Amino acid sequence: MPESTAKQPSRIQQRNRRVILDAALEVFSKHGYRGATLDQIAAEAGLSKPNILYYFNGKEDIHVTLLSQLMETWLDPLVELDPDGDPRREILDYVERKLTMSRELPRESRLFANEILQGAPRIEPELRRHLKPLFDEKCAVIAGWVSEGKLPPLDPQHLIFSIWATTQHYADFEAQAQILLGPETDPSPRAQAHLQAMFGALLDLPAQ
Amino acid sequence: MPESTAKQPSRIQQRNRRVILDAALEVFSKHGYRGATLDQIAAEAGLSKPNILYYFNGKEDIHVTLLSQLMETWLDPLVELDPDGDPRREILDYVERKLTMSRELPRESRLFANEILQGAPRIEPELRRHLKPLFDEKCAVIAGWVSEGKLPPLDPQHLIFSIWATTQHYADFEAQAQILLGPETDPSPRAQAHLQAMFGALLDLPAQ
DNA sequence: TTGTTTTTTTACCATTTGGTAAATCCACGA
DNA sequence: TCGTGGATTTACCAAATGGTAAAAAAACAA
Repeated sequence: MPESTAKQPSRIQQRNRRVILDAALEVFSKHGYRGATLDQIAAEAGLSKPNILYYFNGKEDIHVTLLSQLMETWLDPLVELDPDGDPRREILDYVERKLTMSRELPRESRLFANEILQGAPRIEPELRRHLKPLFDEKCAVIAGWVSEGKLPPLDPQHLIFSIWATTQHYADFEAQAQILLGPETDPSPRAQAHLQAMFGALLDLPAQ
Repeated sequence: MPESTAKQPSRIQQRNRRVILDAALEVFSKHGYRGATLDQIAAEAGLSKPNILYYFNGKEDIHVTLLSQLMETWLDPLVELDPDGDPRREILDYVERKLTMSRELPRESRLFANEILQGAPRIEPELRRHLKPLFDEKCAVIAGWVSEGKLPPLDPQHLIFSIWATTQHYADFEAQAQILLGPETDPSPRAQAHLQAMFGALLDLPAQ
């Protein structure tokens, strides 16, 4: 068994862990935690089920590993929001980065949405440890901009919620969007224009 | 077995079907389709598993019945959007109705979100039959308002997506909001204020 | 009350599923 | 080449789960 204390995971271990996690992302994001089976993940990875359990301690271990690895990527666009930048530019750029991430990493978005929908049973500690402090920090930054008069009066917490909701919507509710817009069209360009207009309008409101 | 062709379902049948559907809503919305078990639903309903299968043809039958019944309620706020009303007032009222629904029917919102996340395998026909025509109709109404100069140039489809995303977010991502805002506070009043400000700003943009 | 229909329970079953033990295979360094 | 440890497969298992058959109980009409 590959020990967690082992200094150097072998070439094979690195590759197979990566293959398994990618397969698991595919399956978990499509069917949710309970809906996914080890057999599906094994098939997707091109490995046998016992072989998968050779690399991970169980189904939950795979899931938690995925979520933990995802967390960093997921928070990255918000980390980049620069307190010293131009407030309006910073927020609109953040919207754009989030929308891009939603388009390029839809499986990750759905994995995350699934977990939160179920009440975040497995990722809650990570959220408290990483998301909460970052959220509070960036809310304070935005609140600072507001009190400096650089932004109109707005609610930082709910502004961020709205950015998350609108951008992730395109990944999480893709099935609905495809039914309503047709499967051919890529909604991204118009989504981008709409969101820039909407959040731009909010940020351009007259100061209090 | 209760026949679908039976003219009058008995008192007991009406009551038990209602009890079962309510229990199923509780369980399905919390765990998703695969994550829910008939035993959980039976326990929640206070009935035995075989008794539940006396009233429904199977797990999927319960789920589809729930989704079908939900569809009408779900579309209602959009149905009420009045083509002859004041555009700005109509849309902002729609936002408010959707947010209220998200607060009062969070289980329904999560049931719906779960289904869409999985690719809408069981509700897709309903969406094409009921949601799509309504969506197209109301998009045309909004587009009409825009071309009449009653609204600034905006994208009706993506405006509606944004309304759905932001309002349903409070039900679907409640677990995350509780972690970030604390479990005590009801986010609704501030959410309401924020969304009215945001969509109000978009609708108040100077005409083209 | 009695006979009939509806409702509920008891006792199962087959399949799925997460997981394990042990044998086998294989890469690789001495 | 050979031996050793890591990697993989084969053959399972126990529990969970959706579902069924048939008997028992309850409700109801006469």
